[in-house]
Amino acid sequence: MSDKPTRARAPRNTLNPELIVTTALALMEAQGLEAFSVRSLAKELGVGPMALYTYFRSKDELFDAVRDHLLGARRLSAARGPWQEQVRTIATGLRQLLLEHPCLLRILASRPLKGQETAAATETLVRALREAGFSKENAARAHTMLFTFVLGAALWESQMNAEKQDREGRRRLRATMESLSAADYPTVVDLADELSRTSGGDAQFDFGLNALIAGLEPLLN
Amino acid sequence: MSDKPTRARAPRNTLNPELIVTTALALMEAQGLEAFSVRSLAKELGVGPMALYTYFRSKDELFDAVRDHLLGARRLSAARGPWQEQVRTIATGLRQLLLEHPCLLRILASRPLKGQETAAATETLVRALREAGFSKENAARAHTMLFTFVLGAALWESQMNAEKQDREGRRRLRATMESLSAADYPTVVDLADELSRTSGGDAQFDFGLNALIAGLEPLLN
DNA sequence: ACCTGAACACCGTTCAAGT
DNA sequence: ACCTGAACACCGTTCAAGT
Repeated sequence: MSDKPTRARAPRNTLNPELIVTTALALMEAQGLEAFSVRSLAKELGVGPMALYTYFRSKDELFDAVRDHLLGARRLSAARGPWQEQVRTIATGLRQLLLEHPCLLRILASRPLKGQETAAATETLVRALREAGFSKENAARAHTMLFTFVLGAALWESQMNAEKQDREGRRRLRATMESLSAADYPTVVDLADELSRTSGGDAQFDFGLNALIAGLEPLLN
Repeated sequence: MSDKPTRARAPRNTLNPELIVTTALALMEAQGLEAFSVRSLAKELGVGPMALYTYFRSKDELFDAVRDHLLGARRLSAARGPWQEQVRTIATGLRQLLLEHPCLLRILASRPLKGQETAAATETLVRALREAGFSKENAARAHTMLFTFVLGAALWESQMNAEKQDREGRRRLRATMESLSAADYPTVVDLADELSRTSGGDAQFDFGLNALIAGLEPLLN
């Protein structure tokens, strides 16, 4: 008679940090970071919402754990070689990781990094720069510039791709371009196609990365 | 006798788009974008939450309006001059705007831009590049690279600055650096000071911007 | 046209309590 | 130690209704 939709009490040790993190990640990938909630995660795991607080003190701490999980899973450091190659390998790898996991991108874009999560990649990159002859200061600056460039490029690409996913978004983008007056913005109108193509893609990323690397080379003299 | 805390009915035309947008902006600046809510905005304006839906179809549309308001308020385009100067002026101006308005930064980092909001700045920049001799394709790519670089750099800087605001955040950052094993990450440990200084600041931004500009110059031959 | 309250279907998190 | 339900103080938005 008691067909009240009440869950059976979950047995002890149903949960553990890994299970929570991987399930959270799966939910985030499936429905987007904004749709993710502690309560939906608890439901997916078959426990009450408060069960999770034994393992994580807050939702933010859970985000950090998901981020560290993703950053730790992939080796971003590269084989030895000229510094330009090391830069290219690490930057490309990071971009790939971020595009494969939009939720990681959004977490990085909303919370600070403490540093140890990416220490291996930083070590490879910064060592390559130092061995190539960059000063301590320039090596550190180049490293951070690289990172912020990849972050911004991937963030923009991911956002614009999402907008282009549905036909309504594509319509909005096209409508905006067509609404621009050729009298006020002649060059923008002339470059409409080219500008729209630069909102993402490997070619755009490589263009930026190459310019950045080329711009660092003079610092070696 | 009816001292129930009930608001007087707001007179007609208490609201208008500008008032809503500027009040929303003030709230976002005061308490942060994440703390901002439609309900808190309504309370601040002395109306019921639903009154706002006469002017904006959703919270997202309100975000877009705040973004457009901020982008429209500042002239980002520059006086004529060599393309390197134009690039520098526009990039620096955009960074400044983003750092002054962290909520604008967060909106840009979470929603796509349609384009007309920044058309004036884009026009100036892209025209300068075309007149300097860049191809259509390269001018467009350079423009977007610049934009994504500024976005990433400002986003990171703003986030790390926030973390450094409270002593707890500073402690976390320091603790992480000190926890890194010098055996595993010798170069990172050696560059700890330099790396920590690159998390923001004018010098770091100029370093990146200069490298970027220098990296574009070879494309003119 | 412009503003209203009530209601719906959610949130994250605190607290005291069960096992 | 690990999981629970109830409760608190919120959300954004729909709906039908007032003026």
